[in-house]
Amino acid sequence: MDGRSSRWDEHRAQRRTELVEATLRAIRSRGASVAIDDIAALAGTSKTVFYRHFTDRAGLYGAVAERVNASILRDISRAVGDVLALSDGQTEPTTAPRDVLAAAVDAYLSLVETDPEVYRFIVAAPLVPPSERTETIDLAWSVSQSIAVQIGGLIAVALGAAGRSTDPAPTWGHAVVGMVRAAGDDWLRAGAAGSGTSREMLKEHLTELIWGGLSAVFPVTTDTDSPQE
Amino acid sequence: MDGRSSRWDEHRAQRRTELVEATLRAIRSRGASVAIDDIAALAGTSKTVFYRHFTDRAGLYGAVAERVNASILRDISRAVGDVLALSDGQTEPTTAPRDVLAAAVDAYLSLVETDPEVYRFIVAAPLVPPSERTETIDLAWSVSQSIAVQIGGLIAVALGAAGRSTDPAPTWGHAVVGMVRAAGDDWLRAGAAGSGTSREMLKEHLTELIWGGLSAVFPVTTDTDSPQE
DNA sequence: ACCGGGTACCTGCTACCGTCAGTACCGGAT
DNA sequence: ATCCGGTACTGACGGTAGCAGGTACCCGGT
Repeated sequence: MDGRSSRWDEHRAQRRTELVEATLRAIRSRGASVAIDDIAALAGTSKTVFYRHFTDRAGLYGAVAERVNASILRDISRAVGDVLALSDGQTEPTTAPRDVLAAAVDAYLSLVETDPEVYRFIVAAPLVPPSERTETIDLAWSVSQSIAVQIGGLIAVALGAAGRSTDPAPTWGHAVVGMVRAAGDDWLRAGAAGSGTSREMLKEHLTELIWGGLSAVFPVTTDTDSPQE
Repeated sequence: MDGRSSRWDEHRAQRRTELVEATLRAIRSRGASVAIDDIAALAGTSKTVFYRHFTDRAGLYGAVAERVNASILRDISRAVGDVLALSDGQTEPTTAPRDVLAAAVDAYLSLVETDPEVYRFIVAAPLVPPSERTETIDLAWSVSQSIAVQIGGLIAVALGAAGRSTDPAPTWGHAVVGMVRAAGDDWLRAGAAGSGTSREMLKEHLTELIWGGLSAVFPVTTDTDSPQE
């Protein structure tokens, strides 16, 4: 390797994160549909700089997603850690997984509440024309994606421990985050905290559903029921 | 109303549905990110016509969503009807709600499988800048949205019948379709049928999760929980 | 050893292209 | 007189070209 090129590596990485950070600020102040020109202007530079660091808008999206991704995963694992520490050696060890779930859900909702525009940006994955759809690279993208994989991993472990097939694990991972995401999206659309539903309540409802499923709702008692009205 | 303008009403409605239909064809053949020019060209007309019938791209999106929406709701209720008819006076009436759920999930997945580009189009809601975000009108949009409301209604009924609070119903409605949607999205991304996961299997996994929740997975020592499988 | 030119990469800028959403306007039908 | 439909435009935005600097590294001549 030539020293003339490796010299820039550190600077490059630093600048890249600066630009991502500036993009986040721009998204916050101008909304999720900011133009790159605007982002650059707010970053005090020009569009070309961005295109030098990220191949295109999708690339920038990917970088931002990665950043938010890391941040939210950190939040989640911290929340989970807190819960575990709290319930450590406590009265009711069986509730721990449920509380962990609740903490994770809450951490996700926290992003929606405190940074709605960034959330919107992240959630609106760019729509690529079929001609340039590549089989690769898109794995790292998308916050939901990577959280889902993590959760899927946890579920696989639990399923294995319970002596059951781990087949459904990946699907369930996606399903669980999709659940929270959909509820979060609607919450955001309705105005989040200003909509009459508190984050606390939402967390509670979601946890209950994910944990217990719908079976608890439908009375298993008689043959007279049919949910159609 | 003037007869000279009401005269066109019928023609207008008909043309509108024609245009929506043509849009669907265009989406199928050119992908979810078709330009309106292309849609018009494939429809054998020009862009102006579209803008006379739909205020803007979002309006067209809305109309298409409405159309797909109706279609999928019809599919779902037909599937549900089939299941109910089948289990009518059958041995195990208590499983009906679960089967109904499975049928609904399958109907949704069917759209993903048979019409992936249309699905992509529908699912990629346009990203509106904050300045022109209106508190109104967006309710009818988005297939997920309206399915969620339906499901939420059903859940509310069930909750009421079980003597429980109906507060979580709307959230659960969104959560349930979000679940299916997320799993469906990932399935689509992975290549749907060609990904090693069959629609049948996906349906089974999802139904199981929605119905039973995660509690069954984690080994529990207290006795208040439903048995696993 | 050191000095200077070439090199490899950065930065900022202006100007441009292509695409595409959305509009103005005109001509034609009834 | 009023709606239809088409052509031709505007404007915004993603993305590129190409220029003029600037700075650290490489290397060969002295």
